[in-house]
Parts: sequence; structure tokens; C-alpha cells
Amino acid sequence: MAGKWNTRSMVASNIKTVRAIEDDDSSKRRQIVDGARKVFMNLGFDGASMGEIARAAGVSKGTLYVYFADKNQLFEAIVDHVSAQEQLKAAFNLDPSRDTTTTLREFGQTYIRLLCRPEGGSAIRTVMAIAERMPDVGQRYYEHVLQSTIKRLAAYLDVQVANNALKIDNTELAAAQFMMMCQATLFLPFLFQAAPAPSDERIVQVIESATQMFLAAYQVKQN
Amino acid sequence: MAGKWNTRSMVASNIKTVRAIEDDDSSKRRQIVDGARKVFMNLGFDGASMGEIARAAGVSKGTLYVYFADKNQLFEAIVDHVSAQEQLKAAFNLDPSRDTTTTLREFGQTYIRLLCRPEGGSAIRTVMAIAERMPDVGQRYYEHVLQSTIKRLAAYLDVQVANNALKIDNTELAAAQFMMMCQATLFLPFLFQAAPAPSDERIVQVIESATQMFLAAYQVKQN
Amino acid sequence: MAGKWNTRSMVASNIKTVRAIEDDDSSKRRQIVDGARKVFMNLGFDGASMGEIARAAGVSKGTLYVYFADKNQLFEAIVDHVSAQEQLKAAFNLDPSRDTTTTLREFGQTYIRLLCRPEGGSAIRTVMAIAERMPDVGQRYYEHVLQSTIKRLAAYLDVQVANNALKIDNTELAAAQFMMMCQATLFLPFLFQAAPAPSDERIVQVIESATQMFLAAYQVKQN
Amino acid sequence: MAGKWNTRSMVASNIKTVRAIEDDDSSKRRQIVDGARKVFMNLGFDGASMGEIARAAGVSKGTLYVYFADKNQLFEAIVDHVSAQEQLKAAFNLDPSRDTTTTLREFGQTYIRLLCRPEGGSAIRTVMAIAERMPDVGQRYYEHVLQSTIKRLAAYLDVQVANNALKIDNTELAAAQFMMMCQATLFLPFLFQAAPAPSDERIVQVIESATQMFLAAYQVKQN
DNA sequence: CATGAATGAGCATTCATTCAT
DNA sequence: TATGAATGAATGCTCATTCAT
Repeated sequence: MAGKWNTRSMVASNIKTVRAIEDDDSSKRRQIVDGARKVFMNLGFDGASMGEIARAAGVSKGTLYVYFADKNQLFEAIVDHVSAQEQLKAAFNLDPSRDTTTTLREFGQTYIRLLCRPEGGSAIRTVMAIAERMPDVGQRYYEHVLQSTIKRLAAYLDVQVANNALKIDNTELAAAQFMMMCQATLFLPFLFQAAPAPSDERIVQVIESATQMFLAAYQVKQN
Repeated sequence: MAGKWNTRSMVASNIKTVRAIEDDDSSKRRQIVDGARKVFMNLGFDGASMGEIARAAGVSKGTLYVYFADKNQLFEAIVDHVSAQEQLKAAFNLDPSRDTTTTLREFGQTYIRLLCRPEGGSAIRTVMAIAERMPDVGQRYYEHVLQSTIKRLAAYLDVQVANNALKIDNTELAAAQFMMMCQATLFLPFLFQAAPAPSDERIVQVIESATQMFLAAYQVKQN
Repeated sequence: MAGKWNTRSMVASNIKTVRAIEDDDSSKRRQIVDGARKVFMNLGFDGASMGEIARAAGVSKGTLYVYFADKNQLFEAIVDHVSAQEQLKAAFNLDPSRDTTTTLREFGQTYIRLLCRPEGGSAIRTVMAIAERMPDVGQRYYEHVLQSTIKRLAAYLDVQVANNALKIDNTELAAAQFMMMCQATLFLPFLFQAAPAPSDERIVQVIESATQMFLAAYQVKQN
Repeated sequence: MAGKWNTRSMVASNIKTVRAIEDDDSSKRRQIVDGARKVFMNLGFDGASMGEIARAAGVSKGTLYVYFADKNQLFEAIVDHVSAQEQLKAAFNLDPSRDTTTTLREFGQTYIRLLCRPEGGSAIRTVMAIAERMPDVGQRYYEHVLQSTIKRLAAYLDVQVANNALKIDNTELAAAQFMMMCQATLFLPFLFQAAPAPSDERIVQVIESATQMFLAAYQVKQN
């Protein structure tokens, strides 16, 4: 993957590569990425025009092409940027010393609140929409954002298994199961605009149910 | 839906209304819907051009506008058409007399195979992508396709609860939980093009795990 | 002019000519002409679509082409039809036995009221607009409608000259002068939508002034 | 007018405003206006296509939209531009010290020659044709071109009235009357393409007659 | 590096016209 | 005769991209 990136960058800007490496955050570049993020996430890849992006970024249209070879590459950069941001926001407390019930409960609530932010849906929608035409963009987003969260939860579960608190064969599957269960009746209606973002009350209920279900299946029975 | 269509047709052509009512599937109309479905689902709303749709449908661009007022209405018709198709394909055996384990296992497998068809992802992607700009399209798709399946499974669960085979407070939530769990590690990677459609073997494993988890939580314990 | 018409008709409909002569008013044809008149006069030649004309006429688009070879010929027929109607409406009392003052006064008032009807401007606008692209349409309209009125007034003046009531060298010029003077400050603002149709009061004033001016110039001084 | 333009330019490009203010006539803009004028005046609003205008202006279709928001606004600009040109061309000698007969005679001849230029009719036809759909375009043209000439002549008459050379109640009406009379038998046939532009000889005759008529009515009788 | 003027291919949509029935 | 389904060329307009400065 890293290899792919380098290849691409080199094609786009052979000379300035050296500079780009240490100057990935030249203020102009940052401006563009910030402006483009908003526009792409609100309007989707096709709905976003380079003109609007330029306006949102406060630069000229020409400048866009100084930093990015074309619309596709700008979009890829934005998705990677958003991926990084999402990961930062996914600040879950997975301290191995905390008890499973509390940890899962809090994790679930935080997770759903993250997904159901107004902007939360946009990134997922935007990336998913383009995944067929730009498969590696979809893949990178899945791996960096969704799968990485699964893995972090799985790592926590691994510890609990080792501690004999849980009994799980496949912790990555279990982590994914929990995360999916948490979404039940909440995220998809929100994503399809069939319902507004769920209330806190509703979130608490659903997460509670998911937590109980998870524990019923995976908690080591004490006698 | 039929009612809506009539309204629309009457605006376009008051005289042929009688014909239109019983001939919602005039072959030209069907041709267009079929062609448009492919193009829209592959390229998304913005990516699909009326020219390409016309070519795919084997009609002239002008003919598109004889049957549909504009691109939006053609798209809505396609989504409604796909919704109906998806529901037909969702031929789950939810016979109340069958035992819970088998029923859930088969339901889950059928469900995931449905989702992970090549075309399965496209519709979801395409509709979800447009949901922000065309909220009622997203809403109708969610209700007709996703929520309706949840409700059918919930109805089965209701019977099992009545039979004392299961103990569930909120069967709709439980149905959604099961369906989400079934997807764990399978559907999202497929949707984001981060993995190919899952193997049958993998599906069987994941569904088995989901089924066990569901029963562990909701099955009435016999002593 | 008659010759021209025949030539055109024969091109358009060689066989049905005989029928057309005696059946110029087949009800379908009349329907079409009536519908087309409204649409053409309201929207202009380019603004009118054959579809809208068909709807206004209550026939199918195809039927239009049964009676008229193309849009141009339909338009020409409409203009000729309107010309005939305008002439009928121009029911001026030019009885030679009436005195000049009254006759001119009434003629002027009737003339301006005719021009400043809501539909009065439309025909002039529509025909004038197309005159560059379809010169013979403009010419026929001018001759049948505008010039013919001039000639009728000129004929009245001829009689008054013969009666020694007026002294005019060129009665056709004098007639045109009077008709133009009557329009002063009234018709052009109306035609350019710079003012609404003039009030009756205003019309009376302007016509009075024009009449006095005409008499001052052309009335035989009695001593 | 300049004020309006600035507003429009600022919407399109906030940064180049300074340039735009003093560069209303950037050569590209002038090119477009010149090309568009020819095409609009020859073919009318609907008959003129943006493609043809682009070709006539020697720029690309896209460039048209850099300078004008849409076809309507380009048209309005052309009409305003033509209005200004027409006014410049209407260089009448209305020196108050010249005698009435000569002044009217020369004014009338110049006026008719102006109207009956090949391009003279086109602007009037084109603007009049659109006046129903774009009333303020018609209104502005009438006021800037036709009414402004009436007022200039009326101002001259005012002076003659003050000098006791003429006796006129309503000089604006009188000015309009004279201008209309001058057109008698000359302008309308030309406008409707029912006759070519009148010969100089004919113009002289008609203007002479109009002048005499005007004086007969309004000249102060010396005894 | 940054600009913004300029482009031309592409888009959704309209419409005069044809033709099988 | 009358229809209306079907066409395809043409239209107004947008936008990713280029390039001279």
C-alpha cells in the first residue's frame, strides 16, 4: 500500500517529491485538503466541482493542480486524510484492566455516537459510493477506519480471553459482531435518511442489549 | 406505488392513461428500466449519463423522456423497481413451525448470499450515496427492502416467543441484531471492495456463530 | 400574391387541393388553426412548440402534419388567418356622407383601441419578429392588415377631396400620417411594454390633437 | 448601467473586481458583445444559439459563460449596448437658434434614415419581439432609445414655444406626433419587409409634408 | 509558486418530424 | 384520416483541465 502511494506521488510530482515528504503540510496544501474535504463529503465525488473546492479552499482553481494531478488524486488524498481524522476521533477506552461490561458498554455508545454524527454518515456514504469505481480508495478506507477499530476491540478481547474473563474462539469476529449489533436499528435508518440520528436514550438501550447478548455468548460462566 | 405512477403518467399523457394503467410494463418501458438499472447501479446517479442509459436500453435518448420526466424520476423508478426485485429475491423460509436454530441458520445464510451478490452491493451503494440529496428515495428503499426484512424476521420471532421457545423483549431489535451480526466481517469488506464476496465456507462459519450467539441470549433455558 | 399561395398549397398538398378549396374549414383544420393562433401569438414562432399547439388544438401532433407540411406553413396559415380576423375587426365607419371631423375622431379612437388590445400587440410583434426570416409573411401581413386600412381611409379622404371638404395631394400619405399621429405616445410604449394600455381619456386627448392637426393642414379654408 | 455591471462581475469573480471596473471592455468581452449583437439582431433571441454566437465572437462556448451568466443576461447586455450605440448615432442638430422649419426638416430626414438602415429595423424587431417575455428589456430600450429622442425634440420645441415661434400645449406629444408622421408610408413597410428602404427622394417628400403639417398646426400665425 | 482566463468535451433536456398502425 | 410512439439533432449550460503570465 505504501508502495502504491509512492508510485503515484512520483508520477504526479517527480521533482518536488523530496520537498513533499517533509512538506506534506505546506499551508496551501492543507488549505486545499480542508476545503476539499468539506465539499467532497457534502456533495460526493461527482457532485463536487473543482471550482467549488477551490472556493472552499480559498485558492485558485489552477493551484489545485499544482498540488494534485487531478480530481481523483485530490479525492484519494482527502479520503486518506479523513481516515486519519476518524481514527483520532475513535478514542475508545480499551484499557485492559477495566471490566468487560463497562468497557463494552462505553465502547458501544461512543462508537454509535461517532457513526451517527451528521458528518459521520457523509464519509461512509461518500467513500462507499465510489468504491466500485475506485476500489483501492474503498479498500484503504475500510482498512484504516473500520477494520482498524475492529482490531483494536479484538485486541482488548484477546486480553480478556487470556485473563479467562471471556471465552472466544475468534476475537476479531467477536469484535465485529459486537460492533454490528450495536448498530442494530440505529445506524442504517440514519444512513438512509429514514430516521434522524437516534436519541441518547435509544442508544443506551440498544447498547445495553448488545452488551448483554455479547456477554451471554462469550462470558466465562462462574460457578 | 402503482397509484403514484398513474399520477405521473397522467401528467405526461392524459389520453393513454387507460393503457398506461394496465401497461405499466409496456416493453419499451421495461427496456428502459432494465437498461437504466444496470447503468445507475454500476455508475451511480451522477456517473450515469442519459446517453449511456439510452444505449444500454436500446432506445434513443428522446424516448427516455417519453416515459420519464427527467433523470431524477427515472432514477426513482429504478430504485422502486429494484426494491421490489430485492424483496422477491428475499425468499426466506420463516415457517413458524420450523425450529429456531435451523430457521435462523438458513435465514442468515440466504441473507448474506443475497447481500454479497455482485449486484447486491451496487443497489445499496447507489441508494445510500444519493440519500442525502434525495431523502425520500433513501427512505423508501430502507423501508421497502431493509426494514421489511427485519419485520418479517421479527414476526417469526414473535411466534417463537409466544411458543415459549424464545424469550425476547423487543423482537424487532432482536431481528435487527441477528441480521447485523450475520454481516460481521463479511458484508462491509465486500461493500468497500476491500475483499471479494465471502466463500460459502466462511459464510457458514459466521452464520453459525451468529446463530449460537442469538440463541445464547434469547433461547429459553430448559432445565 | 394569389399565385404565390396556390403554388405553395400545391406543393404541400397536391392531391387534396380540390377538397381543400371547398373544405378549408374542415373542423379539424379549424381546430388546429385556432389552437395554433393562440400559441403562436402568445409565444412567438420559436417559442411555440408543435406539442403545445397540438395540445391547444386538441389533436395529436401527428395530425398537425396531416394538414400542414411543417411548422413554417402552419405559421403562415395562422398569420393569414389572423390577418383576415383583424380586418373584420377593423370595422370603421367611413361613410362618405359623415363629416370629416367626426369620422376622423371616431376612426382614430377605434383604431388605437384596436391596436392596444392585449392581443393587438401580439400579432404585430409576432409577425414583425419573423419578418426578416420569412419576408413574405411580413409582407402579406402588412399589405392585408396595415396597408389595407390605410387604403380604406385614403378612399374616404378621396371623397372628401372630391367634395372640396379637404385639400390633399396624396391621400394615401395623408391617411398614413393621420394613423401614425394617432399612435403618438400611445402605441409604442404599449408595444415595448414600457406602459400599460392607454386609458380612454388619454386616447380621446391624443386623437383630438391628431384630428385638429390633420384638419389644420388639410381642411379647405372657408372664408 | 456601470453600477449594475459591477454587481454582476463581483458575483462571478470577487478578486478581479478592480480590473473589471475599469475594464468593462476587456477585449474578450467586447468581442463577445460584438459577435452576439450580430447574431441576436439577425436571428432574434430564440433563433440565436450560443454556439453560433461563440463562433461569431471567435471564442469558445465556455468563454461566453465566463463573461455572462446565461443567454438572457448576454442578451440584455447586447440590448443595452445597442441602445447606447443608437443614441450616439442619433446626432440631431437641435440647436435652439436654428429656425423651426429647417430643424424639423433635417431632424426628420436624419431620423428616418436612421430607422431605415438595414440594422435599424433589426434592433427594434428583436427587442419588440422579446418584450412580452422580458418586459424590462423592452422598457429600457423604449426609454433609452425612443423616448429619449422624443424628449430631446420636445426640449427643442419648448424653446421655440418660449420664443413665441410655436404655440404648443404639450410639446412631448407634439414631438411624438412629428416623429410618427415622418414614418408615414416609410418605416412600417420597411419593418415588415413589404418594401425596401425608401429612396432619399421619397424621404424628402414625406418629411416635407410632415414638416408642413406640423407647422400648419403649431406655428404661431403672423399677421 | 500561484493565478485566472480560456477551452472543448460532455451533460440533461427539448422538439420538429416521421411512420406504422 | 388520425394517432402517438419514437427519433436524433440541436440547445443551453457545466466543468475538469491547461497554460501564459
